[in-house]
Amino acid sequence: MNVAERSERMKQALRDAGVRMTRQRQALLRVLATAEDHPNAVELHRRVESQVPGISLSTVYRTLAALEEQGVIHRHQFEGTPARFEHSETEHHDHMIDIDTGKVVEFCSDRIERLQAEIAAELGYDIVHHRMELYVRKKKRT
Amino acid sequence: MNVAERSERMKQALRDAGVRMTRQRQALLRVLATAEDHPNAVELHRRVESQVPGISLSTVYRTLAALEEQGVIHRHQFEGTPARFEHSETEHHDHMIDIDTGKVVEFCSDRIERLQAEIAAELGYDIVHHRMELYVRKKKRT
DNA sequence: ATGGCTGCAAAGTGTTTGCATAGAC
DNA sequence: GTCTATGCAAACACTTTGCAGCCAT
Repeated sequence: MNVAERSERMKQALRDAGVRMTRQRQALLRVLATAEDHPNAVELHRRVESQVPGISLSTVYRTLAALEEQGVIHRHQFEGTPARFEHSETEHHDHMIDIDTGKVVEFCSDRIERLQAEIAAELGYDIVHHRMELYVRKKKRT
Repeated sequence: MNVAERSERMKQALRDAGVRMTRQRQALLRVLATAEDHPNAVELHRRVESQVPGISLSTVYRTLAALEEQGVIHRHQFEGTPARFEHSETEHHDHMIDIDTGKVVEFCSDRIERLQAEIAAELGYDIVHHRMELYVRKKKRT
């Protein structure tokens, strides 16, 4: 899980797509490659600002849109919160959100994915993408 | 699936909760009870206006919030669209959204639900609610 | 050099809220 | 009569956009 490598791969993917490599973008890529959580645009802006003082929030938004378009990052729209982002070098997974703490846990189930595909197929559809979120609460031990 | 009955039951649930029954609310309840689709606030406002001319959009929003709080309706936040609503007398189900047409298909899988509960339980969580959306496209026959 | 990228401010979209009045109980 | 619900307009949170100058290529 080498962060520098990951950042480099993301950069390369963009260059290949003919996207210009500005200071702002390099910094945002680095922040995204490093992030272990699921930060939103404002939080990303905050983190990038230490590397590129004065970078504007619109640039962050614009760059995020571009990165999403290139498939380099994923955008998640959880309930009642601004959009959150994560680099897409992670394996595909879904999210469990602790409604008390806001903590996000990743998980993946091949069996569920298979069932989803089956259900769609039965109705004559192909799944382009899906979204599955479990809003959960710590089991109370009684 | 009697619409009048459904509307009546929703009304009763509200009265029991001590919510005042205004013309506006009765009309909105009627529209919601009748709706076969998943209308958003603006569309609901449009439909209610024929019964209560001059009703304001804020009233629709406020009433929807109240109805949701009472558990009488559900709010769905699909990707890139305003929130959509449906009365909660339907059985629990999830949604498949045709990304080309916007059409919403309902479906339900006990097996998936069971797997979800298992996964959450393994990590020490109870599911409070979940959200599963399949963004699909008609299979092309080649 | 040129055309995409940036910062700024302004606009946009969907939704919520403060206030004075109207109307359900 | 009381107190909640309404309509209006203004505020809100998040995100996008128009524009003039900047900078990667």
